Amino acid sequence: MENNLEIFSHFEECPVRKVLNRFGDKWSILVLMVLGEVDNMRFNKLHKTIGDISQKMLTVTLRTLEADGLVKRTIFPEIPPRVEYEITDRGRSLLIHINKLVFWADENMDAILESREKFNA
Amino acid sequence: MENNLEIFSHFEECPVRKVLNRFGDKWSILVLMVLGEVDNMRFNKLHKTIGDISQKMLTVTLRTLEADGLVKRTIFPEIPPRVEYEITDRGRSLLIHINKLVFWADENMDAILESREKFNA
DNA sequence: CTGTATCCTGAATGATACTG
DNA sequence: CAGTATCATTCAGGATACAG
Repeated sequence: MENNLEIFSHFEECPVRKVLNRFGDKWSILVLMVLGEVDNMRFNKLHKTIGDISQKMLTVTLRTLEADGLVKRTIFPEIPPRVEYEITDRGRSLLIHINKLVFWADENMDAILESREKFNA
Repeated sequence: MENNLEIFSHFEECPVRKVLNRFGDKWSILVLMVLGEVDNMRFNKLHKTIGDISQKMLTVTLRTLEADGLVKRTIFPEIPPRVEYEITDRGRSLLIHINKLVFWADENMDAILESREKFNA
């Protein structure tokens, strides 16, 4: 039962760390979830929907999601420019698991907060 | 379809952000996963298993997990002291979803990396 | 409108020394 | 062994200005 423990210490290969490193940032999951709620969304709408993300981080986050094939970016060569983002199938397949995690959190956050207060009392 | 979008901008209440804030740190999930692989584990064993976590962060992470009721801490009043950590049922219920996420990552990381290289080429 | 380019800050984390 | 206390560091992210 203990033999597979060493994978956790292999910083480069450890799959857990890969996920955490990739999606543990502040905005990736949130952006993905917003895009999961709509057919597509323009840059500015995303910006306003999330509210407190900076323009820079929205760009960075979207670029990374696009690079990873989780989001598709479509430029319409108009003036002023229009750019639409939509989640890909791969993105949706990830979102399924994310949603379950969020659902779990919804169900358990109250109990967790209660535990925490008791602990700090 | 677009009416529920505003929850994402409600920084305080947004469930997604709560999860991300709580578990988006560097070590919580990893520690939980290690404890999910064993019946229980002592502090030093955890330290060695993970390898590159500092003593301080291991303590902080374990305390937070304990406060949230995801990990149970048992002190054996011996000399030298022995402290054992074990995952709780609540912790396990979370771990189920984490594991699915990691499984997804295992299945998709290659494709993601391939996408990323194409994108950066 | 959809970005880029800089500079800058703070919070999370690490390093180190010390202790019951 | 299992921590705590301090100080140092880093880098993700924000603010701002500018541009096609």
